[in-house]
Amino acid sequence: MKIATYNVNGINGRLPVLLRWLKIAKPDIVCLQELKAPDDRFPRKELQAAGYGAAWHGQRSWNGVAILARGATPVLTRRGLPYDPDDSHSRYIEAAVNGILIGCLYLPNGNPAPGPKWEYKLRWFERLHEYAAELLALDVPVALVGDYNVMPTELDVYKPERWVDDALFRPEVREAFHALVQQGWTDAIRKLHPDEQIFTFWDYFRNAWGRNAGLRLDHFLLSPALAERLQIGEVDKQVRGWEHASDHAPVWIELTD
DNA sequence: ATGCCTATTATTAATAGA
Repeated sequence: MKIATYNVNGINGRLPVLLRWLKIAKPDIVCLQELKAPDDRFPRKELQAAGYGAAWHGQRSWNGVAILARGATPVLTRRGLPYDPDDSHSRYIEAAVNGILIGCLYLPNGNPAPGPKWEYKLRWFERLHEYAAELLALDVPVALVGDYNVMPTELDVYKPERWVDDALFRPEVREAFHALVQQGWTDAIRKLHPDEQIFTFWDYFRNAWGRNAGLRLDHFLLSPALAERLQIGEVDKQVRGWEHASDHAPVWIELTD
């Protein structure tokens, strides 16, 4: 089974690129982030025609997450992260697909730090930590997949010293990510490639793609039962070089069936 | 320290992203 994550940066503007990649990569499950579209503008019919059922949690202009399933309809289990009824951002959706519980997330960026956006990111991370522990306690196969907006280590940054004060790399978020993993999750891409510099995002600014000035932001956290099934995983880097590409590239893993 | 580039929304400029 092939599971992918892709921050599309606008589901409608990016639809030709997304459909082109789906046709080539043929993932069984896809977690999408940054739909930047309200629920009634989600391209359900186009994705259905491409062979994918979907569950989505949209929002006008910003955020928005979705789960796609090839030849199936994801069984929605949750929309929105718990423990803050006043959180209006669409950043979490969860569904059961093929016997796996999939949590698709778009963690807040948090810049500028310090400030209210930074505080929101830290609170969101705390809520995720609490909820992730609940998911592990269910003792079912679970994957928490998406754009964490965190580079976990210096190996995940093209030039770490430039990012030390940034909300994506400050010690607090690196520690939060580490503490989350320590609950018993496996960072799948890092597990498969322990010493390799791997990026999933290249800024539109400063010719970042041309200079390979990238960041690793998109992660798969696997529960123990799924970690045992992990076979391979890569970044579909070439997609970042396509016309009208997102600033993120798709990332995927394969599990034994 | 800031803009760079891109997408969205609303209407040609503002906001957010990372």
